[in-house]
Amino acid sequence: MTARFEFGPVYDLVAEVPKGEAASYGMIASLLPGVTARMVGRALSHLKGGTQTPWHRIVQSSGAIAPRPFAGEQRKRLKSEGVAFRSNGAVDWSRNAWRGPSPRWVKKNRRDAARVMEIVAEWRR
DNA sequence: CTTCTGACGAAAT
DNA sequence: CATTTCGCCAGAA
Repeated sequence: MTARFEFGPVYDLVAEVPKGEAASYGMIASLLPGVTARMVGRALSHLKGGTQTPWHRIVQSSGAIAPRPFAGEQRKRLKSEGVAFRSNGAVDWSRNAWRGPSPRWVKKNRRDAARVMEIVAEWRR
């Protein structure tokens, strides 16, 4: 069977980003071995309308909303959740950066809690 | 097989 | 800051 990249794990992790916070494609990828930011974007691009996955909470590493047809809808949703933006239109990371996955996710995926904390700490550098 | 294309990102300019 | 350049890599053509 072709070793195709699985979207499921990406969706599960994106679902961990709570309302009012935002994460970058790279942040999501950093927690999934073998997955790159580009792959995260690819996975989200395959989502169908009406999905429950909070795709709108994922933006570029700069905080900018990736330019695409529904960028306006994404900004609208983030604003309605209370996410603050900088004058240049990018998400203000100092105020709304994702704090990291829940203990539930760590356990369910059998990940080392300390390692996960290290990765999350890297985001703030 | 080769080429092109991204819901990317870091570094250079 | 904003833009460009280059590396990246799974799919599609």
